[in-house]
Amino acid sequence: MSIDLKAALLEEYALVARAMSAPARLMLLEQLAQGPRGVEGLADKTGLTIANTSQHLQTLRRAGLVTSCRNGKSVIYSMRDDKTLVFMELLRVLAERNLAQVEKILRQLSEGANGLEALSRDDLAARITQGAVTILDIRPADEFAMGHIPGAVNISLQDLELLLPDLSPEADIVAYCRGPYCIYAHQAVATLRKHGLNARRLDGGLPEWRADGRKVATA
Amino acid sequence: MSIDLKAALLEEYALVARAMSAPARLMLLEQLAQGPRGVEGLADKTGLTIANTSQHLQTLRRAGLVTSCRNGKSVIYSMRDDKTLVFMELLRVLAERNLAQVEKILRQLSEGANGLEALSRDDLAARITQGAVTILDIRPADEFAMGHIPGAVNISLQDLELLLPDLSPEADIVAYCRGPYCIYAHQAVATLRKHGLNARRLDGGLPEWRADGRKVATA
DNA sequence: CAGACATTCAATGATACACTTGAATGATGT
DNA sequence: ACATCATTCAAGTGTATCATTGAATGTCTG
Repeated sequence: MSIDLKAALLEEYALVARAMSAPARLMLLEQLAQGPRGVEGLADKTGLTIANTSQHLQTLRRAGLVTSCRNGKSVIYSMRDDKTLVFMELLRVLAERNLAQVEKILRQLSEGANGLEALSRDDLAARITQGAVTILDIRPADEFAMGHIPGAVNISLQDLELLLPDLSPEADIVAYCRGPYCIYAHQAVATLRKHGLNARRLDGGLPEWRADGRKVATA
Repeated sequence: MSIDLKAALLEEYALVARAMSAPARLMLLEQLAQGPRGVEGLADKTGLTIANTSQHLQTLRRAGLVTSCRNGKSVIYSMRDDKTLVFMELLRVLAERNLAQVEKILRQLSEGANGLEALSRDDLAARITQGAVTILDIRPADEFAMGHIPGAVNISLQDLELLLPDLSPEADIVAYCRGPYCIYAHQAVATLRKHGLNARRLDGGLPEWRADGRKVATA
């Protein structure tokens, strides 16, 4: 009897872990960390089919990581709370700490930004009050619209090259994107530095900035 | 290309989560949280076959959650670091926070200890210095021998009834076991309270006590 | 160096999961 | 009430995982 209880408990714990054990669901969670969205929107963003997206979302809901509510015809999913974000962060730390594989991948991403550490959010906040820092938000326009760091300029990776002439080598540039799972900012910094600009990556993305309780601009 | 990198990254993160998504591996991790052990010992403790245990352990090692080193003929596995413990704790919090299922199971375990909260480790430490607290370690003798809270008395669930006559209703009793995933202490407290004794469960088990940096006695 | 032992590897069958396709549900708005 | 739309369900297929069995590996001991 108590054996059964123990097994049932472990099964429940495993359920939560299993919910995060599929890359597709991690993508969905990352997307939901940007803000609530409907099924179709999530499917577009992640490139999954609608039915598949719905199925994964239900797995996440069963694990208690996301909640859903109806809004008109569509069902809006959103992250349940910040605990999920913390869990993802810890998962990332474990993976990067433990797996040489990840380090290798990240090194490839950071080529051109050799050994430059990410700027902490505290530091960025300080520099903002001092003025004289250019903040680049490397995310799709719709995600930028749902919330961004005050004063940030929205620019896609594709259009980044167009912006290069406007940036002076003396300018202090900080780039961010969706968060730790997102590689846009990595790539943007690599591009910028390749062109001799003084660019650094922000530690964490908008969800982390928001979770810190900092001000978020909407447009 | 960058799509591939992103996919590879997510795959690595998912690998770590997947490592914790099997009840058998959670059992192994809980066991390893008590202290290092060989494959055969782990197989005995968990009831898995040797080969199966070995296979799960390699999954955990690939995810970087455990390390192994050879000692004579046998291979000793141990938890890689406290980060794994923190991750498990967070997994537990998420599961218990989110799943009504878990709450129901835990309620079944705690019947008889109605609504009595677990005693914090800080509180226990304070009471120890004041003396006048009976600490029961509800784990197998060999795990007790590998480390236990100073002053604790080792008693199995089976033998607990034999100890009842020696305990006075005025005594302040605190029971602990392997940790949050373990239900021994829950059951012990239920039994004790059913007999009118003043028993409470410690929050966390020996691994958490040790991770706090507190003194651990060995036999 | 050979035997003994603990662990790991390899192959099998059973189960579960991811993704696709097509149909069913259920709320909305005319 | 009916048509419409987004979402969900259900069935099917291919792949991955788990547990078991028996063999192979690698390390100590005589």
